[in-house]
Amino acid sequence: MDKFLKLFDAFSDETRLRIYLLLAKGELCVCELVNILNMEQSRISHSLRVLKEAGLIGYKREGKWIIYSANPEMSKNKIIQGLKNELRLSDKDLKNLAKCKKEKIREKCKVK
Amino acid sequence: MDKFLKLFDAFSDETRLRIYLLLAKGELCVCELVNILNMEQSRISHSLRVLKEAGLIGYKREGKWIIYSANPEMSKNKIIQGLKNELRLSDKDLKNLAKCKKEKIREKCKVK
DNA sequence: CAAATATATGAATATATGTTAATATAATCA
DNA sequence: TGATTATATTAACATATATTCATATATTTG
Repeated sequence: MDKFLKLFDAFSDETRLRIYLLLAKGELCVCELVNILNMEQSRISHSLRVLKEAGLIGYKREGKWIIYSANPEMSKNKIIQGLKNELRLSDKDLKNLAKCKKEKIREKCKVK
Repeated sequence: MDKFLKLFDAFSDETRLRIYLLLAKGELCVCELVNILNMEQSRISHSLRVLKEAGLIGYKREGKWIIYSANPEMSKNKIIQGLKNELRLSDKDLKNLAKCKKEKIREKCKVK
């Protein structure tokens, strides 16, 4: 039960839901998320922490960067499959994601 | 998006999640829920309100009672199907539900 | 090694939320 | 009609939460 409460709680915030849907499309570092969502870095970090603690995402360090990704175990969960089935990223977020990749933000990003 | 945030928010609380799962098994009046969950009536009413505003449940008046039920439209939602697939009521809640029905609590219940 | 970069964490704050107690409303019953 | 029952609503309060600012940590780069 508690696992589900944490899951629902994590998804009850727009920022976190958008981050999760972005990560569900592919791994991203924090500065890419900052760039795509145009939000403060600490806000992204705090959001990532909640998603992490709900078991929804994981991360790995890669040099200077920390790369986040959707937890594949959780992706099997029927609720999450349902979510991805029912809700897609906004056009704006998709556009920003594409732009971020095209412009290789990860290499040139200067947060703050 | 907003619809989903409300849905997740409604399910991020244990009381509300239990109420929803109970209603998903069949309609219940408030005093039955009070009896099954053994909680204050106003707490149940407040919880029902949130579920109602998220569009997850509906109600009808039947004499003295107000009968709540899961919204069938929403039940088609893949997230909710996933939820029901992944999470079942606790044995305790199921037992109390059965007891409530067997003892015909609705007719004899005196809430405070 | 010092400066720069990427990210996390902690403190502060304003706001939201869940619970309870008290009260209001609406229907029934005697 | 007055009392009782079922439910909703309101107010109060303590707690939780999201956001921001400031700072800490870890890695790279020159």
